[in-house]
Amino acid sequence: MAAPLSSITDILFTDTKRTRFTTNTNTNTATTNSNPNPLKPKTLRKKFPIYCTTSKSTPEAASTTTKKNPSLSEQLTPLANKTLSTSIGIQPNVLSKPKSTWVNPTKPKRSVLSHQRQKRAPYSYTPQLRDFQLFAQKINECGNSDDEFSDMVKEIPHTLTRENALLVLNSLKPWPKTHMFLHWMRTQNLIPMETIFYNVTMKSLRFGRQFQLIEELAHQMFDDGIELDNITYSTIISCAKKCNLFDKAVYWFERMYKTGLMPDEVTYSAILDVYAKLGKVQEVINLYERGRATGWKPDPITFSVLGKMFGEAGDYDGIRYVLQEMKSIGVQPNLVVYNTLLEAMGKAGKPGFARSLFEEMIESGVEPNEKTLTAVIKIYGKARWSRDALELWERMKENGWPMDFILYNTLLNMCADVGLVEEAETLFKDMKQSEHTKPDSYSYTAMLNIYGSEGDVDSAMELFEEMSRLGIQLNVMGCTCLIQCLGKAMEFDDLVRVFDVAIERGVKPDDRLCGSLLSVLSLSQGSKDDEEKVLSCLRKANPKLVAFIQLIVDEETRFEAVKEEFKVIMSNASVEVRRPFCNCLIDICRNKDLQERAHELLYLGTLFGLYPGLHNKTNSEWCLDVRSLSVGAALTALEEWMWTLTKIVQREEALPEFFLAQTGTGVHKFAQGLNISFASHLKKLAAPFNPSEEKAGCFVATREDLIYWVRSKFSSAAVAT
DNA sequence: GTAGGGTTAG
Repeated sequence: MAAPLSSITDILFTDTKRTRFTTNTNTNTATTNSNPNPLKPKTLRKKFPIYCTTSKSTPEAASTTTKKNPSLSEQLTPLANKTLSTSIGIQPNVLSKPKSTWVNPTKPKRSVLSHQRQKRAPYSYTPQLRDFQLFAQKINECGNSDDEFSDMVKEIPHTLTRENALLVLNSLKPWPKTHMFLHWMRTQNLIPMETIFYNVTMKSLRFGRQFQLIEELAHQMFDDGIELDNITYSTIISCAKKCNLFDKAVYWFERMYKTGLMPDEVTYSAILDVYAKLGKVQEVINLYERGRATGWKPDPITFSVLGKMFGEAGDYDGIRYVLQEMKSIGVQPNLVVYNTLLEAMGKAGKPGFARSLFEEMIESGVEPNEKTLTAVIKIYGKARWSRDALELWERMKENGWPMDFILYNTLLNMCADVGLVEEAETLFKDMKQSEHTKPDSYSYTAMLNIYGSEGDVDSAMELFEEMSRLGIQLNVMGCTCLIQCLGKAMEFDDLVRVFDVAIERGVKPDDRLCGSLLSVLSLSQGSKDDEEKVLSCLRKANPKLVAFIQLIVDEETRFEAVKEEFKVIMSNASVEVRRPFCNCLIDICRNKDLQERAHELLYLGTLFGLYPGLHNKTNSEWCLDVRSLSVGAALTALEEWMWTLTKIVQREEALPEFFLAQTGTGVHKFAQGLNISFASHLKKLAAPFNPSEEKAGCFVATREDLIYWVRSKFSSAAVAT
């Protein structure tokens, strides 16, 4: 055996002269809205200055810059100072681009992986094949107790040889049998124990996710002096990975180095995947580039690992880097690589590039499978690219490309995303008539989503009854869609019935369902009776939220109290519902003519970072972007803006040339109307904004318009008094 | 599942 190497960490630390990369692996600041830990403003005026600050930072953003302990990634960073990236200028965005690369030509870099895969010793089948197959089958069928096994194993048909031992181990399916047989072989001492026996057994144990037993076997091998090879280690590592024991995977990888065994590319890519799944992007890049620098030509599986990792990180540059690396090394992507990269493009939010990649894949002669099509359909749906989605669907049918259950449901979801009702109905019918792809709870949910968004209460309720009849579980999302639909249709009795049935059947209300009830509440204008019906549901789902509503609709409640409770409510709500919650609460207040409270809530929402980018300023243009606001919130924001602009005009402060209010046009077929309400409110305020001729969903005003409007408003006010 | 590594929904 070779002289023991130092650990991989030690190896990676050698010869470091300069840091090539910076570690800022986590540029994703999704935490902006989480854990509101608000500032305590020194003074609170009755008017809340939402637009007066140009700072983009939110209180939370300021408070979440805690320093983490140095990660392994930070420790490993220096190793990558002199690698031979073959890419032409594309680097994953986790990397900074170094200006120079230091290379010491006299000191070749120590290899981190063997370029030769471990050779497999061929073994021939036993002449007593049939007898041993029957023997293994009998063991497979007997009980799992030691006694039963002992009885069965006595019936071994011939002398145990290496070949027939392997045959039996390979034929034993349930892991306890493989495990017992190996143990039996070891204690009987009929033939010398070999690595391959352990490897085969470990593989069986991996199927059963028996990491602990695998580890015991590995220790036994050490004790008995049986060599652990690359196959042993890669099996141990992949089992640890399968059991989510990533620290164990890393431990065994390091242990391999310490015993002097060099990983081959199978083990190496297995450990790359471990680091990737741990989100340790920098380590993966370091290990990859270190391997490349020593002449390794990675195979498609490695690129699939890298592609998946960059997809999870939403790192588009990383994905391009993978494609570029493959191209320059001359590795042709296979089906799995394409599928992984397509999925990654979707996660990185690049539908256009996903489409090009998909076409490139077809052109290169790689036939798409179900996973490919699922990925692409999903991307088109999320992007609301109905034309592309429909075209692809046609091609799928024309070419007879494979369909499976997941693809069916993905198609249904896509229909919901882009608003294709009839197409969804056809698909749903197809599924019902099929043998193997019968609609399940999620297929029904997709249909409920479609009917719900369309406001087709009758069809939605018909589905609801059908689900009850067929015993298909209503899940929380289906329930949310139904509630939304019934609420919009003002069918409050059915709404309560559906809610109660759902709870009875075990649906656990989540924040989205509460948000849905909240939005229904904001719609139940006028009728105290209806309002109480919705509140009764909401009280069961989130009593604190109901208490908060009662607090804010009481005009006597002081702002400070609202602020404190607002903080509690939003902290307890999941990030994705915080803005919708705030939107609904504003709507509820406006419906009750509590305009001042609505303005307070908008202020609090802004303070807590729920409306980033609501107001954008450049030198030439100020823009109010209300696309993520509800109608009530958008109108409140508009009033607030006009008030602020009025002040600025009166103070004769600097103003840009143009003003822009952006409502969007409601790309989603089911979500339109904000621009219409907004336009009518502009009219009501007699504000000088007009629909933009160039850009739909935008209202524009010039500085002159605005100044004129302010002056005339105040001169007429003066006349009136 | 040929002793080892990579890809699908909500």
